[in-house]
Amino acid sequence: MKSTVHDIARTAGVSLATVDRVLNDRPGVRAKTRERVMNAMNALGYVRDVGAANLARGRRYRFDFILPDNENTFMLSLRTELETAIKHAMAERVQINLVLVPAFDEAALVAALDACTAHQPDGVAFIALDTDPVRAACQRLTQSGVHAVTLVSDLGHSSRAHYVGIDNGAAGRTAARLLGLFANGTKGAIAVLAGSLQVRDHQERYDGFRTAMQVDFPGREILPVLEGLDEGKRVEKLVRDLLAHRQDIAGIYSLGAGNRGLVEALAAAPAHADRPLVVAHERDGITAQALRQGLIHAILAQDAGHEIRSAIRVLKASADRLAIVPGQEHIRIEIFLKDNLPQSDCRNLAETE
Amino acid sequence: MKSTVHDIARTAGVSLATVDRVLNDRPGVRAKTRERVMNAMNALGYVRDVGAANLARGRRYRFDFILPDNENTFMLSLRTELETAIKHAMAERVQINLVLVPAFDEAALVAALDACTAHQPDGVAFIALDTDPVRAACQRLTQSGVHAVTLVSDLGHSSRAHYVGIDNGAAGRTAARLLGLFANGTKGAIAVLAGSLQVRDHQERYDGFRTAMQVDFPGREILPVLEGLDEGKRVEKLVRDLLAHRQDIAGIYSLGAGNRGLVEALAAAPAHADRPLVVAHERDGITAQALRQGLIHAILAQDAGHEIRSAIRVLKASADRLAIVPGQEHIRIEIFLKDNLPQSDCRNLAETE
DNA sequence: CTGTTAGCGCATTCAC
DNA sequence: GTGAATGCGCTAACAG
Repeated sequence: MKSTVHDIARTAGVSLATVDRVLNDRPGVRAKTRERVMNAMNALGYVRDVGAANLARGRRYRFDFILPDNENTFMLSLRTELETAIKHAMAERVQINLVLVPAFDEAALVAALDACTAHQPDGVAFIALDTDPVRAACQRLTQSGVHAVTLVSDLGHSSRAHYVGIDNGAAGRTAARLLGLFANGTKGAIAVLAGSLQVRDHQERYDGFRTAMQVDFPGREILPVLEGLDEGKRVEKLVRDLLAHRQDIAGIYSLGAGNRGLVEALAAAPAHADRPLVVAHERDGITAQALRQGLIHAILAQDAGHEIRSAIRVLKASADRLAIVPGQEHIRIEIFLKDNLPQSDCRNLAETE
Repeated sequence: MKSTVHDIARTAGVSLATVDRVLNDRPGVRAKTRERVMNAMNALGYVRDVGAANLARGRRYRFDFILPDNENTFMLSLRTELETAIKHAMAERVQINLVLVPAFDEAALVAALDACTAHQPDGVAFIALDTDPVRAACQRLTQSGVHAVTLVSDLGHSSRAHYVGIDNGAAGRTAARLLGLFANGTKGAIAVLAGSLQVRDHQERYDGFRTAMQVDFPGREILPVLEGLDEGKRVEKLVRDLLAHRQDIAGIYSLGAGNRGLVEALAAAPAHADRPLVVAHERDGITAQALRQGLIHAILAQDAGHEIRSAIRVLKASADRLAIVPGQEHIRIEIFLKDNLPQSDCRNLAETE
């Protein structure tokens, strides 16, 4: 039950060093000897003490996290969760370096990745822009021996070891079903609001949404996408215009940020009219309150804390060449209705977009 | 950044032993000296290496998990996840003992808790039956110095340190809103299917459901609860009878187990009729497939793996008198539609109830 | 190829 | 009150 390397060495009739060699399969052990040690190991049901091993090894994990300097609530909460994680991580011998880059700036992201390649940490987590230069930079990084994971937005056909984030296509399809079912019995059209279809997450959500809508709720008109560039002001104008020009909007799917504008436009709409059914992304002070007030009817979200912690665990596992627990690292699409909103999110009231 | 007890001892001009005394606030240090050490500590930004500490201390966590010997999929997956966790936990010096007790057997649960009190592990996790004898047994356990957490079903007004599970009231309310919105535009009645209202989770879900339904969708008729005792056969008969006698069932909320029966009854119903909208609890092979086929329209679920891992983390934190990360330990109510069902759940096809 | 030895960072006897 | 010494389970130089 509680056997140590000493026990193995003794029952196998070898020395500690030899046990260590087979344990970390290093060269320099005769096949015969190796086998003897192996037998002793599972005879005693040995499980190595990782803590002691890391202590002796003096191992220190160094990870770089590249995040955009965006000021929207989601990115902010990602940064907040990272700060928290950094503190906890220190006690577990992992050191995390936060690198901020301008948002949506391909050159900056490539430069940051190349800087990591030079810096040679044990691992890197980054929010990808899905372009070839980024793919190439990622390739350089991993080929130099650094483990890389993508966060929130993936990099297709790349050398990243893992993607930490939700399935955006599924999110779009889920939104379609929610809206389709909620709008059951109504006749109006559905409007879609995105930041920009140039961004991969948004594109994937939109594709999923449109496809599912067409398949499962045929006959429901989907209006052309409105691109609000994730800016509250712009989004507000778009929605105001929309609601002013068309009286028959049955539902709205807001798949990007800038929900402040959406909510304000909805609130300004005449109360006696049938309000459109609204599904939006990301839970923050604004969307949560709108959900409570009935301006929004469902929120799809991803848990920033979970994503950060998962990224660290995955990076650590990669560094140690250990397997991960798939169930633990699956990032769920969270669905919030008025009723399952955590009571405790009055804290997040300091939001921007 | 990487200061050790030695550094502190040196800069404070004391010995290791003294540093250790203030670190674990033990007696035998003059206030003056203690202060000097404290100053040195935060001057150097010291963070103690928990791994090394545990190694030196030879600390071993021993936890007991008391689970019912139920054969339904949820309990089974809870056990499976526990087995997995046990393996991983061993490497981190925690030893977990699984204790199976007959389901819904108050005397057995009390006996198991008392056995734990005698056995004196570091912590105990158990699925509570919400009764006074259980409360008293829990009291005895915690008063003997063992940390206790409830799992899945809570014990009201008790001495447990933490509840690891979903908010069942919120789950019920969420189901109400889903069904209410989905059934928008229809006129029929809503049927509710429970295992037994004697069980606390079920009672809470039902209360939440009924209240939310009455408030948010007034005028919608809710039929009296049908109690299927979580047995597939019984549930099937209840639903068959229901659908045969009433043509106007707009929705069904199945808040307990035995969903196999529900699904079979639904599948047997004439396809040309308007199918009722169905919300059920717990994701398993049966409910997932029914969701795909459109017999069920939403599943509310709790993640057994998350619950097990959370329980272990919380128990460990209690044993070390450490704080937990609230966000990490919040068990979410998961909502699955056809579209966000993990592709990978064909594995769970071996289900019973 | 294999064994000896000296720590990693900390907790814990024991002397002083 | 305080300090010096020993060892937890493991790894990593070194010797042989």
